[in-house]
Amino acid sequence: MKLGEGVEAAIHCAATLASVEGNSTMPGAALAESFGLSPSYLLKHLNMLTAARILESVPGPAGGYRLARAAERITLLDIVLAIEGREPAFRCGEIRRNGPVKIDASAYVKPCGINAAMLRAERAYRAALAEVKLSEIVAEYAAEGDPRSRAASCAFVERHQRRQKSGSTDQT
Amino acid sequence: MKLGEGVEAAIHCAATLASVEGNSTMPGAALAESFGLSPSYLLKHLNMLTAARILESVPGPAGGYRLARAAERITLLDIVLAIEGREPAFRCGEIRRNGPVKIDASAYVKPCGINAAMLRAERAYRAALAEVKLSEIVAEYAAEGDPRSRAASCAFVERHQRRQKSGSTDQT
DNA sequence: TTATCGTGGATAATTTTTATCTGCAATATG
DNA sequence: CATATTGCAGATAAAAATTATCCACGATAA
Repeated sequence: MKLGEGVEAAIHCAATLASVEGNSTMPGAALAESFGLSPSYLLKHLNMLTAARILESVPGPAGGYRLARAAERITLLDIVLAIEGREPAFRCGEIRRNGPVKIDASAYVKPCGINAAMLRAERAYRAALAEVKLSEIVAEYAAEGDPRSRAASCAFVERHQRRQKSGSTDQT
Repeated sequence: MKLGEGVEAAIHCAATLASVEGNSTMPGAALAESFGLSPSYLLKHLNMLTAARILESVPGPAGGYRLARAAERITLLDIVLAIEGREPAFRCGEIRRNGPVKIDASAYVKPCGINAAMLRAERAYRAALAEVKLSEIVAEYAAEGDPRSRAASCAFVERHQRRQKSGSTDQT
């Protein structure tokens, strides 16, 4: 069981974007630089966040990304599912059926108990992630993060955020 | 997030081995045939289960695998960890540090909140798996599985299990 | 008009997973 | 004791997923 690197990047980017003011945006290149990631690859992940309506993108100079809704309404689960996909980690291949003795398919209509147990565990995992709001992550960092690191983050945001002439102010 | 195919195979094999009598064993080749899996690859997984002390192996003709302890004392978590490894799915790469602005390492002594939240979710996942005993999986199948499928499984076990002359009867 | 930015597709490099094969040690059986 | 059967370890290879790069395109602020 393994989560792709993209998840960590996506969460950090979302957390950073939670700190930009109003409807300002931040370019993907700046986010990539901020974390020392390859820009072209990070854009793929940012695209997935956009497709999942977690981020909004604005083209053009002064364009970039911003949160599509308030950080209180974004959970870690939203982000993880957007990057890793919604399929469960355990996929029942129904290997019971692959034996030498062929049995009618009607014998396998009930879902196998193993599958059920694995999916239950995964629901617990997702439930735990769904309880963590992006705003909490940011708040915790603001409260307990090292001052030097925090100052650097703030400066970075200040330097790269771009105010919008007119944008959707739908911080619903 | 993805679990390897080996997990499903391993659980099914363990469940099958839970049905062999006493200290009898069943060869890996038979287990592979029973699920239509490649024998040489399945052996890798069975080896991991053996290394994790979930299975015991007996060499020689009449040899094979058996549970290393009672099915009541084996959980799905035991098996998943044996196959997938004990490392958490989320690994914090500390990408905060990789930005253009270098900050002293002492600024990052506190574990990042994102990491903490992800690990908490994974603990919930593992806790859920730890609650499911192999014996429950087997019992549920015996109680609710399709009779035809069950009969085939029983016949298969009966045909391939091999009684041991003398073996550890440590079904602790 | 120009420079900046996101988008999408094609492509490639890298790593992980899955799979196979071979020689070796252990051990019931006769 | 010889033989056949089994598990084990290591090398190797095939396949798939992940990670990464590049380029042509449309949008837009200045």
